[in-house]
Amino acid sequence: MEKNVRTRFAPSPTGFLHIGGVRTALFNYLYAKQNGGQFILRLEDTDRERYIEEGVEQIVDSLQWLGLQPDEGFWISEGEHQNIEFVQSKRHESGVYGKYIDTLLASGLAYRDWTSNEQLDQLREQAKQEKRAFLFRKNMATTESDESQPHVVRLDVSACAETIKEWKDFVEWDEPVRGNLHQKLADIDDFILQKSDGFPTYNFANVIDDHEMQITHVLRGDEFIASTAKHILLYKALGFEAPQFVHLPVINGTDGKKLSKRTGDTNTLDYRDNGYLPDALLCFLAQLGWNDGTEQEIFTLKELAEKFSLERINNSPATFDEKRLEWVNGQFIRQLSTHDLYEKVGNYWPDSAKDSDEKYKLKILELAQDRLKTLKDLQQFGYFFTDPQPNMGLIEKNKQLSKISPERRAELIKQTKNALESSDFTSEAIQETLNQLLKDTGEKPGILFSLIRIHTTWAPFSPQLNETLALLGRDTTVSRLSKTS
RNA sequence: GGUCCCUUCGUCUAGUGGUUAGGACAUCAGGUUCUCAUCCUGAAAACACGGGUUCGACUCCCGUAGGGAUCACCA
Repeated sequence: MEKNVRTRFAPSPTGFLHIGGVRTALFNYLYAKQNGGQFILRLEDTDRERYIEEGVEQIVDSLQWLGLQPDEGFWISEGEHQNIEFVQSKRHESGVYGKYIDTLLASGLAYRDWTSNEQLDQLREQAKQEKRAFLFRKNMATTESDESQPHVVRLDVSACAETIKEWKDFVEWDEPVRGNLHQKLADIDDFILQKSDGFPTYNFANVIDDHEMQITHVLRGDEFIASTAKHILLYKALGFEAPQFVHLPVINGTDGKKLSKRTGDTNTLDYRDNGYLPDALLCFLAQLGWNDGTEQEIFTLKELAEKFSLERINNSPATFDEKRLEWVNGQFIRQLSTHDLYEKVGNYWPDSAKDSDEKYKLKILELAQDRLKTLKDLQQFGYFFTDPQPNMGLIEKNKQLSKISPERRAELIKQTKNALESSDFTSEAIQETLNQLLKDTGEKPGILFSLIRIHTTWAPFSPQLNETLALLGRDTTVSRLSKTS
């Protein structure tokens, strides 16, 4: 019997949650769900300098919007904020980390160090000059008997190595995709466990919490590979069992380089505001670094949870392609029933739509559904709600229409108006009328239909003409045609 | 610079010694009695390079190059 799977997502409130973080959260969520385990949300806020108040709210809002509901965490569901068991700064206050520091100190696996930042800078500079990596060792430590003076606590790597006979020269571990990874013990720094302000460092708090929260699988970004050996060393030093580590390939920006302001380092909530569906974003993200080996492209969250597997995670970095996200989003929009879509559209309607009734909007949605890439695209359909401003540029830009004299255009519109006035005004009847008009005027559809569309919508494009007119209704159609003739 | 990770169409990827190297996005062309979109059909488009191993390498090994991470009292 496998032990109960417990995964976690542990963001820091130092900025907004971007898609790289979402992908990490998603994989942890999927793996927990797949195994009937728990997905835990922990807040790593030990860095008081970079702490951003809105950061927490932003993380919660993002995960809530995406539907990545944690089973345990500092936020579980609406109204249950700040469950302090999962907030590192609160845990620190209640002495969680201090007692482990004491243990380590007592067993000689850690030591106190009063070295100043200035001294450290000097040592680093020296190492740089000598073209080697800087490693802190116990014999470099500044000792002082006065423990009330600010100082840090460091792990004594050599002492750990001696105590733990398990390894000769390496810290080794296995991952599902990358296989065996290792790091020389001699290359591991005597890293800091407790800062001079008494707070635990990430490296320390992370290990303690993952152990206390009984995390079994840690899925995290690639950038943590380098510190994994430190973590494992710490697990051993404390006599804990280390979790299974799985390092995820990075997601690069649109230019193939690291995510940055210009290339996709976007606040997750911006995707919501720009009309993306959470399931679409998730589906897209899931396939950045993972796929199920079939040719299926569209997955629901549930399907992802069923099919996800650690073994099929890629190990090479992926580039974020917004065009593909748009396509995926369009696919999700098209799969929805018109009614479900209506529910999700919320306030993406143009402002002019606020007085229209649900029935009318549903009809518009029926026509619009196939042409939406994002919910925001609905903004283009303002002409269904208010009379649009004539824009002669549309006619001038039209290759065929621009060749026809204004007099002829006026005549055609008048003729159309007259014919339409006596039409039944169902979309079928309108189509018949239009076809008859084609015969009567001798014009090609490219000219007549374009002309009518432009004069009724003043938009560069619209749904099929007969459907559009039917929805607009006879009165509106005729009145718009009258105005311009 | 040390250590570590990565390398299939422009992009996401399939592929685990023998394939016409497959799919999707994007692009281009055509079709769906007008536009835009949807949908359909088609085209162009890739194994970073060099050595091995092998009857045979995209697949295994070793180099090279390129990209990335890390080397914080940040996470």
